[in-house]
Amino acid sequence: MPTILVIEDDASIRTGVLDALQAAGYDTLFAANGRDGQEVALRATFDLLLLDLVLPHVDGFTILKALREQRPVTPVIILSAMGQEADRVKGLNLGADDYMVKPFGARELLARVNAVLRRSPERPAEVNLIAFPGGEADLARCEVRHADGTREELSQREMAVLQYLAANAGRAISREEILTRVWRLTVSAGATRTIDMHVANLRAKLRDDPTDPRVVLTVRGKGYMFKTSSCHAT
Amino acid sequence: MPTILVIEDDASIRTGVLDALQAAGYDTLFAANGRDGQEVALRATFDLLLLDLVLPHVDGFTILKALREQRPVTPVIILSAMGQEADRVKGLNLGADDYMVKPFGARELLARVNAVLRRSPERPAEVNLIAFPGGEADLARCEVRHADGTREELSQREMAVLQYLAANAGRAISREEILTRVWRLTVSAGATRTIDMHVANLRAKLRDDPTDPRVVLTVRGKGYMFKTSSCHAT
DNA sequence: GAACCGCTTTACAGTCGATTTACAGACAAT
DNA sequence: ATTGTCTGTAAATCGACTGTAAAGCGGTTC
Repeated sequence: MPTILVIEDDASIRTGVLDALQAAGYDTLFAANGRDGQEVALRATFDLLLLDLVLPHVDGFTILKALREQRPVTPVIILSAMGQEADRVKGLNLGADDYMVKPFGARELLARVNAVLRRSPERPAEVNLIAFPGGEADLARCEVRHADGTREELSQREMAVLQYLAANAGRAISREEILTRVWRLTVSAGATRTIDMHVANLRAKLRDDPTDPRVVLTVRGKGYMFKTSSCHAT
Repeated sequence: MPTILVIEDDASIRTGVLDALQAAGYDTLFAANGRDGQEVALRATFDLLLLDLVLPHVDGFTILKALREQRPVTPVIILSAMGQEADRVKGLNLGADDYMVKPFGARELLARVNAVLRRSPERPAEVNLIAFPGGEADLARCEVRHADGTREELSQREMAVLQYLAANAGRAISREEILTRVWRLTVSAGATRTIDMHVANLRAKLRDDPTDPRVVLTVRGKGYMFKTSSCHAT
């Protein structure tokens, strides 16, 4: 059963939510203020975050932003008393998956939780070791190890891009898709060279020659493709 | 850009929504009543459905149910004046991804649309593997694989032409039709040899002898035809 | 607050695919 | 066989796309 983290300072709402989730069979974690919430959100492992925006010490937007840096895909539902459209838009644009205005009933909460979890990818057996000709990338340690024993550190973005490309190895990925999936932005690409820069940096760290790449291939007019080591025609 | 289907009977809301979506760069489809809506929802290809619940002839729940039988994953956002929790729960439990209560602003609509699309799986290409005597073309990898194991890269245009010809295999396609459907131009052909050049390049990469073609046949005075026989679409 | 760090944007040059041009060979009709 | 039309393709041109250096921008560290 999925684990759900609830960050909410109002005790009665918090316990109500936790009760409803537990009754539905979910495992739960919680924090009652922003500071603890951020701590837990960044360290614990969970499948969904229910996040209040107005919290003591650290506000919900800050937590959401921090979480997104580290785990760009974990689903988040914002729970807030602020019903202003501007806040809802802000929350959704920061990468929240849904936004519920208090007060809400237990059944609607469960329905939304189920809806979000239903379409979120299974917690992937997180690929954290990516082999490539000449070495391997260890996402748990944020580093690349080469056959000669040398290492290079990887930044968060670089790892996110590498992970997405590797997860879709053997398929040409458009810059737009990368922006959508990794950055969680919905803009038309072509306006920025950011992705190219990250690929360039990745290639440097993977020791992949851009003029004749063996790991991250350029697909002109489309995007990039992580080369599969053994690709068999079916 | 993703295509969004809007099923909504209130003309002013419908046009408002369509305008907002188009302004954001989405392709749109729409239906103004339940009967048409169900028809379109089951037949057309789209990436997201915005669905009103109260519709003439056939209600939104029925459409949603029918759509889910056929395509369990296509994301759906319900637009409804009914703010009752029971309705929201019912909609979400039927497999909707979100539920917006009218009235809503354009920016919140776009924020929710983006949030839902961000996470939905990419629409798979209609055909990504085209077999022909002697090898196959893999559109996901932008390459041709021959029986002997060698490969050729395909450009975007070449793939577009090949895909269109293969999708209409066995039918002679005029240059004008190719220009219209692939280039999205409405010019009379004959003024350019562009298509011939792309066909020539394709034949070279498919190892198809132009003087005795087995894959892309020349239909004199008409255009070209992809030969049917063993063409697998996946 | 100065230095640093990672991410993003800007700018630009080289590369490569798309298109046009030009022409020779192929085909059909007379 | 002759003629006019249509197709195949080599070569030149054009323009879009990519790689990358360098600068800008927040944010964090010392």
